[in-house]
Amino acid sequence: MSIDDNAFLAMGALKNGAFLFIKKPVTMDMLKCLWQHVVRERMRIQKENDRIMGMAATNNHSMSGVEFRGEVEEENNIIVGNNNYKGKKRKRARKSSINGIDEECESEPQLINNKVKRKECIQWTQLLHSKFMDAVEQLGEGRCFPKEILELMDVPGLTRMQVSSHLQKFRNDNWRAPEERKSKQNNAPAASTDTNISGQSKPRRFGSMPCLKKNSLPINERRETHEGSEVHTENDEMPNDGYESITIEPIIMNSNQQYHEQLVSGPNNSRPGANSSSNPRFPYDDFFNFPENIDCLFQNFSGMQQGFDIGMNMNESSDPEQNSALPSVKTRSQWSSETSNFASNSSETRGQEIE
DNA sequence: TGAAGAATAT
DNA sequence: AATATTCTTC
Repeated sequence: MSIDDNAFLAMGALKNGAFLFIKKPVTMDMLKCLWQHVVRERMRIQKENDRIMGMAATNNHSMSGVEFRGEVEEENNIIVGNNNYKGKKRKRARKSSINGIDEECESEPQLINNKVKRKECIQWTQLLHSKFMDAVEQLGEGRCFPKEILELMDVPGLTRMQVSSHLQKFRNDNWRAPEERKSKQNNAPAASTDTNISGQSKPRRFGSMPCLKKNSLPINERRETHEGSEVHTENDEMPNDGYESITIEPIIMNSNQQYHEQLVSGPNNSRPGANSSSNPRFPYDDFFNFPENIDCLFQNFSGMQQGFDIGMNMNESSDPEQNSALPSVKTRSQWSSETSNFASNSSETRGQEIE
C-alpha cells in the first residue's frame, strides 16, 4: 500500500513479488476482494506442484491436518519388496528369510510402477508444536503419554508414533549422559517411586513432561496459543500407518502465513471460550471477509485436492465416526509453512542407496 | 496385545 | 538436526 498512486512504485512492488498494489486509503470493498488473490495464488502453486510432481494423483489430502515435507517417491530398480526403511535387521517382525533372501515384507512395499513411496516427514511447525505443548501442559507431569497428547492435540492425520517421536525428542533435549538418564530423579523428582541403585529396579518413569525450557515461549504465553480457535473434527490416526502417498504442500499466501505465525507465537491474551470472529488472533476473519469455505471453493473449482488445510470446525464433534465425507470443509488453512525448502530436499540423492 | 519409551536408521 | 521406524519392556 502506498499513499501515492505511483505507477513506478507499483511496478517496483510487483516486480518484487507483490500481488497487488493498493493506494491508500484502502477501502473495505477492496479488502473484500482480496480473497480472490489467495485463491489465484493457490491455483498457481498447485499447478506448479503438479508440474513438478509429475502426476501426483493424490486423493485424501484434504483430510490431513499435518504438513508434509517433500520427498515422495524415488526410484527403486533393485528389488521388488524392498522395504523402504532399511533399518537394522528386524529380529522379531520378520519371519525368516530363507537362504538369505528376503522373501517379502509384511509391510507392503508400496511400489507404484517401479517407484517406491516413502513416508513423508511431517513438519513440526510452530503451530503444531504449540498444540503439542498445550496438550503436554494440560496433562502435566507424569501423565504425558503420546496417545493422550495425540488426542488432546486433535490434529487429523497426526499419528501417535509421530507424537511419540516428537515427545522423545523433547525429552531428550534434557539429555544427559546415558547413565545419568537411567537414574533420573533429578528431573522432576515428584514421583520417584522407585529408588534405583543403578540396575536394581526399573528406573523407568512414564509420562514425564518434556523439557519446557527448550521452548522459546514462556509458559504463560505458550499456554494460550491457539485454543478456542479450533475444535477439530477428530480424525484419529491415519487409516494405515503405512506409506501414504501424500505429497502435499501447504499452499497459502506467505503473507498470511507470516501473519499467522506471528499470531501464534506472539503473546496474546485470548482464552478458551472465544469464538472465532471475536478472537483477536484471527481478526481477519471479520476484517477480510474471506469466504468461510475458501478451501472448499478452491477445491471444487480447481478439481484438485490438496491437503493444505486442517479441520477447524467451530463445533466440537467428537464423534469417532466421521471420516465420512469431507470432514474438514470449513477450513481456513492456517496450517502451512514456508513451502519451498523441503520439497526438493534429498529425494534424488537417496535413490542410489537402496540395495 | 497394544502402548511407552529407548535405540537406531534415514 | 529432525523424524521415522524398529526394538524392548511393560
